[in-house]
Amino acid sequence: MDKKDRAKRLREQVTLLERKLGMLEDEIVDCCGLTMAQCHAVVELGTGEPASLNDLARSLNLENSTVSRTVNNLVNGEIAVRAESAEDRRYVNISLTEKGKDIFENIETNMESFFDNIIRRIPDEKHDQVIESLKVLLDAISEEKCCR
Amino acid sequence: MDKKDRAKRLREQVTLLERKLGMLEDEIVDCCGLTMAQCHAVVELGTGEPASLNDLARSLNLENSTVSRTVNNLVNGEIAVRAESAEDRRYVNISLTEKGKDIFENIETNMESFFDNIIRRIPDEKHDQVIESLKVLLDAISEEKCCR
DNA sequence: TACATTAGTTGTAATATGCATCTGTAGAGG
DNA sequence: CCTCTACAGATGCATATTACAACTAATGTA
Repeated sequence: MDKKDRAKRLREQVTLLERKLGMLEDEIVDCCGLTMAQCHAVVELGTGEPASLNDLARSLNLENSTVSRTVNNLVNGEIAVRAESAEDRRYVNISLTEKGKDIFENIETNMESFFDNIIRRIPDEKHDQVIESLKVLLDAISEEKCCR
Repeated sequence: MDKKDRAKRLREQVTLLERKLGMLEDEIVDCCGLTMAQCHAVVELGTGEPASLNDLARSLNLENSTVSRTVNNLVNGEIAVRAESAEDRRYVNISLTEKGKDIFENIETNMESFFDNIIRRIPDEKHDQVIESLKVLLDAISEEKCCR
């Protein structure tokens, strides 16, 4: 098998994985009652320190206007709160409410058990190989642009 | 390292890969002038036989109303055409125009060279391992739901 | 022939998103 | 101290994506 064939098979697998991950996102949206953007924001807020709007926009890779509205929705749903920063009143500190933290914990628990189950479905002797391969693939992809 | 740790590391890698693939999609949208839905539709139409609307909806995992409008856009852009089926006039055969085929070929060329480059960045002796690992992962994920 | 089924389209509405613009705050130079 | 600039965030506006429901047209069936 030459490199062309390998590239082709790699592409097939990545495409399939992409599709599957997309379907999982749809599932998440259906079952956890948040849109995907909101879900990402909650995970971001739950994992890190209270974030500014621009921080959040950067980590979500979205416009701050978009994120501002996403945060509006979270605030309306009593999932997050905005607080004016004491040091610099231009900044807003966004953090999760108790309800938001519960949702975050719930998402985390779900994701953990999801990946626990996946690991359980992979033969023990392949665990390291799979994890390392993903890392190798990521390193290779990271440096590449798909459109020159 | 126990299974919990492995699951965690697997999750990290998959999350990173997901994010990277998302960024690639944004790149594609920016550079090829089609929305992602349109791009998927073009690839689907380019790869297979002329498809009916429902075929296309099924393979794109979208509502047929959504796909109908996506096809409208492709038709307006002279990328695809609708043709009434001769056997059963309820059906529409959707196919690519010459322009659409050119776009398809261009996407294919881009994707091929993208994956060729990735393979080139991965050490030769890891090629089989990476491809097989993706397959193993996919098999494991396929049977799993993320929300019980 | 009348009724049910199927393929596709269109009306409506929710959501997401970006660009441009606006407001308020902070910092820098004179 | 005042003014000008830069920055954080919010909002107006325009558009795109998508789903659900209702509709039209064609086909199959009892």
